[in-house]
Amino acid sequence: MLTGTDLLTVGQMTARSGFAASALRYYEAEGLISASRTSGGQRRYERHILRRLAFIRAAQNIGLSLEEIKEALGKLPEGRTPTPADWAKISRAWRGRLEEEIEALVRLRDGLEQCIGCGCLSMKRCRISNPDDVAGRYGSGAVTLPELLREDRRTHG
Amino acid sequence: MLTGTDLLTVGQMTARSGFAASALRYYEAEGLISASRTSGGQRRYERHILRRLAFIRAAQNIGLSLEEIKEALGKLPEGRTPTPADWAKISRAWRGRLEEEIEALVRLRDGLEQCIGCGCLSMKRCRISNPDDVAGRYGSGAVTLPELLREDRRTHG
DNA sequence: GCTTGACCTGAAGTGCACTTGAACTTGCAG
DNA sequence: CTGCAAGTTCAAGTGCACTTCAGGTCAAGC
Repeated sequence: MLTGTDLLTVGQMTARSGFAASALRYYEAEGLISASRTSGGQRRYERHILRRLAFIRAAQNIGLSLEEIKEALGKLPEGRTPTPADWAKISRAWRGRLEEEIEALVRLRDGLEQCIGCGCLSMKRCRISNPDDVAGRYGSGAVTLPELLREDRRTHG
Repeated sequence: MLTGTDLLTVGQMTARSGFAASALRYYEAEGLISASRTSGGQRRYERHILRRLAFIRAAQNIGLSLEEIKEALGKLPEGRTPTPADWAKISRAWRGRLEEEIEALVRLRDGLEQCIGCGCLSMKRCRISNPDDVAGRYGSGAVTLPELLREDRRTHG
C-alpha cells in the first residue's frame, strides 16, 4: 500500500485524522497545515501533520477559533519536528481557559437554581439573565454574568 | 395594566433589554416575540415581552439555539400572561443540559492534565483528541470525548 | 493502454444569528 | 407647523468553518 516514502495521501489523512478532505484543504489554505505535492499536483502529507491535526481537533474542543489555533501553532519551533514537550508547552494555556469556561457554566447553573427556586426570571432581578443593571454601565448588548461564555458561544454581537 | 400608555417603543426595549433593535425585529420575524403597531406602523411592545427577552438571553447563555428557544417558548400558556411558575417550569430542563456541558468540560480538562503530563498529543493515544479509535466505529468526523460539546460549539459537521 | 477511483481547482453555497444600508415615514418637542 | 430623532421595510452583507459543485486530471491495477 505504501510506496518508498512514508508520505500520506489525502485519503489516508482523512481516514487517520477524521477530518474531511475539504477541511484539510481549508486548513492548508488558512495556513494551519502544509503539504508537499507530487509531480502531478496531488497533496502528500508528512506523518507529523497528523499530530498537528490532533492539536487542531483538541483545541477546537476547548473552544478555540481557527485563528487562535493558527496563532498557537505558530509558536512551535520552525526548523525541527515538534517534541512532546513543545506540544505540552503550547497546550498549557488551555487549562486556564477551560477552568474559566467551567466556572462560568457553574455560576450559570447556580444562578439557575436560584431562578428556578423563586421563579423570578426577570430583567430586573434574575441572576442568569439581567442586562438591565449592566446596560447603563457598558452600553447596550452587554450581559451580566457569562460574558466570557457569550464570547465563546456566539460568533459576534 | 389597563392603561394604554405602558406600551414600550423599540428604543425603550433596546435600552431595557440590551438587545439591538435589529435583533428585536429578527426575533419578531422568527416568531419568538410579538408586538402591536401604532396607526403609523411603529412597533409597541407589552411589558411582559421583556420577560420573554430575559428568557431568550438566559437560554442563549446556556447554549440553546433560537430554534430551541422558540420551541421552549411555545410551551408557555397561550391565553394568559405567564406566571413565575410557568417560567420556572420551562427552565427546569436547562439544569440537565448545563450539568452535561459542565461534565464534558471537566472531562476535557482532566484529559488535558494527562496530556500535559505526558506530552502525548497524538492521534493514537491522546485522550482529548483521538478520532482514530472512533473512526472505524462511527465513520469519519467523529470525535472521542466531547461529542456533546462539539454539538454545542460547532454549527454542523 | 485503459479504466476507475482518487484527486485537483475555484467559485459558490450553507447555517446561524444577526447587522448594515438605502430609501422612506412617524411622532413629538418647540 | 416644522424639524429631526426615531422608526419603518426589504435586501444584502457578515463571520466562521467548512461543504458542495462543476469540470477536469492523476495514479495504479489489470
